[in-house]
Amino acid sequence: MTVSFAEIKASTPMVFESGCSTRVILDHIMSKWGVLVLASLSDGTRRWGELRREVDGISEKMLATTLRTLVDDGIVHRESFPTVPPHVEYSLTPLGRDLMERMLPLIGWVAEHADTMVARS
Amino acid sequence: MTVSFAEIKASTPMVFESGCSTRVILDHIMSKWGVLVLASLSDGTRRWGELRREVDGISEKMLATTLRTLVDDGIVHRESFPTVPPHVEYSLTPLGRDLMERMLPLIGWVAEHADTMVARS
DNA sequence: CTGTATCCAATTCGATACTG
DNA sequence: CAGTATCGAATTGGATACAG
Repeated sequence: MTVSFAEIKASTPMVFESGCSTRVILDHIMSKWGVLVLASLSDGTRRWGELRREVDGISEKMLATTLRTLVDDGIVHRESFPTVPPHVEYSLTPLGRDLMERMLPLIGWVAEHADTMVARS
Repeated sequence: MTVSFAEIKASTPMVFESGCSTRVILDHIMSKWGVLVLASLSDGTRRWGELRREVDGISEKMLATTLRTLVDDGIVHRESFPTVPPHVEYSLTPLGRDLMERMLPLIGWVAEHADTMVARS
């Protein structure tokens, strides 16, 4: 049973309106770096430096911005340990794990088909 | 059965590399306007003007760019009828329908939870 | 109706340097 | 180690005008 977009719009009519909450959250989690950070975290807790290395090509600025946004949205949990040197861990919240259950099949599909699709152009 | 990101990476090791095909396609379909255009098309064939109205806030330039990209990727089919005035129809290809089967649950989830999430910040 | 072309504004982004 | 601050480059994006 697949839900149609028409049904989604019917239940939440504002979904398509510019600036609505759905659009805002969509932008956060579907952003260039948001997807990749979330994907990495879906495999388990990560430290700042691990994310920096694992998400190939991300700058410190973008990692910081992306993480702060996702933490504010309640998707990512940030836990800092008052040690010297500092130790900070990032992980998915229950909400974030729920989200990634829907996102991973999509990422998997893209990983499977991307080569064929790019070859076309 | 949910696939883990680790498994996805294992089967397609380049998934996380900057500039790889997966990243390119991910950027196309997860882009600000790409998601919305695809969502609209998932409900059926649309003409240029219909998309322009239905995707609230999109400019002609961005609609043109987004559509061309998705057509090139083989996700969207473009059919133009040689009439005066011109008549052009856009629809999902089989590949596109396959993709949207994975994307719609995600969009639905976001539509459901977005209000709570934004309220937090 | 379905676009394209151009120009300009806004935003994103990366590199670098620096701090607790 | 885990960030922040700043700056300039690059990209995106919108408005407008116009063409087939």
